[in-house]
Amino acid sequence: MSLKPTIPKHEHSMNIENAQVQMRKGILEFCIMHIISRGEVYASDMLDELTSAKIMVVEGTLYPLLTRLKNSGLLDYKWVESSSGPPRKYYILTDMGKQFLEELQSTWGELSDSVNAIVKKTAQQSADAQPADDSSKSE
Amino acid sequence: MSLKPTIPKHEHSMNIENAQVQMRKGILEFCIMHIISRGEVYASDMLDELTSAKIMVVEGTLYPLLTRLKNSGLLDYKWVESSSGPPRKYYILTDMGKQFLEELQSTWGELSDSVNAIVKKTAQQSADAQPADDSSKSE
DNA sequence: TAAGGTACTTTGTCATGCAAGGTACTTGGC
DNA sequence: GCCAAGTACCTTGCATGACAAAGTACCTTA
Repeated sequence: MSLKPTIPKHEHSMNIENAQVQMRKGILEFCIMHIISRGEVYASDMLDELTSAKIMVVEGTLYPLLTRLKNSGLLDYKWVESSSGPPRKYYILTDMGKQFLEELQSTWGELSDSVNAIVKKTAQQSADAQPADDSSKSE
Repeated sequence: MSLKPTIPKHEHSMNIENAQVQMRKGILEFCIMHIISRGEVYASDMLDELTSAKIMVVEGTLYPLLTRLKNSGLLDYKWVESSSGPPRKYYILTDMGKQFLEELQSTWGELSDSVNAIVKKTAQQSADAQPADDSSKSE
């Protein structure tokens, strides 16, 4: 028992990276369904688009998510031969998926509004607390 | 082996509620730190504000989150006697917490922009695909 | 047939949201 | 004093899901 001196130890503390990861969670699903809604794409296409939109995502996250969406009947796919490698799964939204996307769209809009309202309220209160500051008038 | 007929079975399927919950994750932390940044508040204050901002959160989520933030040195608190019940923990941001909040603010801004860019691109492509539609011109 | 590239899959670990139940302090009725 | 009700904070246990890393499979080129 005197061996095993260095137990890895879970810190459970918060660092900025961790928090940024958290913030991205759940948004992914919405973005992916959006991309698929534009037409048939396969996973690497999605990775490219998300990466260029600065939304980080890796294979280990994307593939299981696509599988979950497929199993829930929101996506469908077909195999397509590739001229340069193994066949690809091209995804499309099902009718259910389209409806689901619309609901996610509303959720995103509302969430975004709610968060911005909180941010705005903070800014407003800062302005109140420091009237010497040259900020625009509160309403 | 013929017994144990009804294994509870984890569906792991996606429904809209589940997705909405996912979307809210990670945003919470940002909102909570924002609220605390406005001045000393205790947990019930936060619950009220978040609820009225339509951001659902419950005690079982909030208290552990506050504890994690405290343990990470981002928050501090002091006990204050209440005239109508048990004492309350009033939270404030530490200097580290203030810096952290600024970084979260950037992350939120960028994430929000990225998502909106994806949404916009979809809208634009729909307009292209259906020129008969009376949408505004694409750029 | 071996090497390298592309694409999809699986396993294991960890973080965390949350329901439910618990602790503790205060006030008011009896 | 004792008990019920209200308020506030805390803990346990389960389910979910992000992701690193390792695995499988197909295709091309040499």
